Amino acid sequence: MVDQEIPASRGIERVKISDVAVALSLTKSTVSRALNGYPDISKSTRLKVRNAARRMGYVPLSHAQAIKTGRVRSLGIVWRVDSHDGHRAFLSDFLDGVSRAVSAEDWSLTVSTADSDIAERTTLSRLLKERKVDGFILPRTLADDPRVEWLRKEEAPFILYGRVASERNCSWFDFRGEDAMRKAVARLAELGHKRIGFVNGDLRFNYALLRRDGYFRGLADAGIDPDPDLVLDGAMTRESGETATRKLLELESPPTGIVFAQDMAALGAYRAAEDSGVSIGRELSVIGYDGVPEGAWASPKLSTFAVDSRWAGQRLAALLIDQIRGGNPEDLRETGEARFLSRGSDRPPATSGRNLADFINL
Amino acid sequence: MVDQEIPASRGIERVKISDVAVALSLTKSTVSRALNGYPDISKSTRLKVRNAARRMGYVPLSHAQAIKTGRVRSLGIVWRVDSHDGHRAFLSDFLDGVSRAVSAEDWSLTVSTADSDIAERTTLSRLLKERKVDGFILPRTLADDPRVEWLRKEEAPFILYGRVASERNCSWFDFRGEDAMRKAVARLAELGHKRIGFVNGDLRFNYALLRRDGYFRGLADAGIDPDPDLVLDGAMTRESGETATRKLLELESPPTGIVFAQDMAALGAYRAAEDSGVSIGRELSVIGYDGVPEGAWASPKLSTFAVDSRWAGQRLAALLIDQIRGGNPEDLRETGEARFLSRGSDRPPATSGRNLADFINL
DNA sequence: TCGCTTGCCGAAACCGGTTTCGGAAAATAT
DNA sequence: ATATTTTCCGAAACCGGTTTCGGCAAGCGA
Repeated sequence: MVDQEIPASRGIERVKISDVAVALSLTKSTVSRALNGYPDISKSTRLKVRNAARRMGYVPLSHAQAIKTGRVRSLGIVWRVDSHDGHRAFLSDFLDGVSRAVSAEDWSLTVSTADSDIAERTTLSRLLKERKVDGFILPRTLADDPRVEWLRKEEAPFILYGRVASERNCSWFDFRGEDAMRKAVARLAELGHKRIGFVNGDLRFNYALLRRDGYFRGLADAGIDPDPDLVLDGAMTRESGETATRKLLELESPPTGIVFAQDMAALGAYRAAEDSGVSIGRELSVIGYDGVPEGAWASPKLSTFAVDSRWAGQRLAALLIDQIRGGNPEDLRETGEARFLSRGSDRPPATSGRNLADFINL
Repeated sequence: MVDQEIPASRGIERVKISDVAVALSLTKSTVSRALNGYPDISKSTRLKVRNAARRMGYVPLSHAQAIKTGRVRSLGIVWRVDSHDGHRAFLSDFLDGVSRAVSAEDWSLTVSTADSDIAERTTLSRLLKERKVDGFILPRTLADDPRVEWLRKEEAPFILYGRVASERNCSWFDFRGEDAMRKAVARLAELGHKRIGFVNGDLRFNYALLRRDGYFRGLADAGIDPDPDLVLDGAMTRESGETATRKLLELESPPTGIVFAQDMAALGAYRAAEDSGVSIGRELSVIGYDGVPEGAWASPKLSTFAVDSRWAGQRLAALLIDQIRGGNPEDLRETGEARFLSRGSDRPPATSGRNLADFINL
């Protein structure tokens, strides 16, 4: 009486495939094949089934499908939170891009974080073993990335955000940062700079190697001899960018312009410059890379090569889904171009003898 | 010959529960119950099974479990990307917190983005219908949040990041922003400020209502009569914070201190102040809320009430998992305290007649 | 010693889909 | 008209787990 069993009514009962089947006097196998577009179902019944399914609000349980198909229709990302590089600022846009592409195919996105290599490996392994995902998007590609070999061994589909040396059997999307660096140098050279410094990120990352090449090619294009004193690396934060800039400014013959592989480091230059009494734009030109929003709030605004993280996420997800569906990994590679935003931090050098009119026109 | 069928060897065959069973000369039902801690399995066989499972590297497929249990061991978050409030900066930390709590229980996290109310609703619905998740974490709680009623109707577990008016049957985690605002006012009053402004966020969000209350309580505590001219709302970005500050500074009797409900708005004040020729700290005190990293790079550094987003994510996930496991939603509520970071932007008013020594000691 | 729990495990059903296989009816060829 | 193919769908197995049910053996009390 009192303990009367409530029929666990979980609200309105979910409509399952057999409900659709009986409503149409068909078997569930027919309904399944109709919904999945099998060719051995007549056009008329296919339409009937699809209409009925929509009317009745039938949506297959993804895990019930997965048990037979082996696919959960889900991509995985393990996001590194141990290094505070500028990429954190783009997480929102990046995930938005991935989410869009993934939703468009009725897939989903599983996100996890890791603060070390082993934590990342553990998480990748767990997601794979439990089969929570069908494949991975790998951010922060290293020059020689151990994840690549491991995932190959596990036969798990993956795609890199960034390129990698060992190209075999790999998909990727990347922005051509090397082109941007080359253009940045060209830009400064064009403005009249002769001593152009370069503050790079951590050389373990492949993009740092690429961007360094771009810098040197830019110098070569402009006919400027490279000076090793003007090249530093390992600066991915404001703090380290500030330190690097300070070092460059303390040289006997300091650069009049600096190209930064990352905006956050470039923003660190602002404080270093302020402390040294040199004004950004006027006495020291700065060009960054990334397009972080804070750049627009520095004064002068930071000139930079902006990257479209949303687009990156979108392409990575789309390419990975293609791969999981059977596409050849090596055909699934794309690159994109960073867009130059000329704002206030790149100008002719103070010593160039140009006059005010030049500033305005540039 | 040529077309010889490759046995689709997907590498090393996955070890499944039946493999463990035959290895131990048991049935898979026994293995299953042993692994899941059923009481009708003897301690000795439970240990034997668990050891064998670990040795053999057996990990159950989550979707195979889900088909019978109805649980996929996954939480969902739909992240709004249409409003550029300061919360974007915390996404990385927030997700890290959620991910940690979720991984600790061997669950996972499904993330999606939405740029409108209907997109959000559509996504929630899809994730729920396909049963990609067992419950939702809802960020950005509105004062009267339609998601609450809808999810109740769908009988889907959820937890709010933020509190809500209609409390019935709801779990939440939130920081007590109202306490912070109250303390911020107290702090400025203590420093000698008499005219203290308040720049709030969008009043559709519940936190804005709470923080407004906190502001007024702070004034009451200090015995200061509230002046409606000093209270503005709708400022969640640098731009709008700048505009709001400009308005306040243009008053006949402008405030000497302003409390901001969000750091990003407070940072906008810096530019407004610069343009108006007043110096932050010296002539205009500013206290923010959130603890965005950029605050440490403003000059003077922004004094603010910092929120631990990682902790929020961690608690939200843990509480939601408890709820899904049968916990009573109304017992699963927690709040946290924002931590005051006294940096450079709050000082005695220039007109207060205090001397330099005061500045140093404060 | 007998009857009755209790502890412990096997057998089998079940979850909600997908996929294979085979066969009846219809269409086409002979 | 018969043989043969094609079209289309039903029956049933299957995916890899979980859970219910029942029964054997050991333990217990009388």
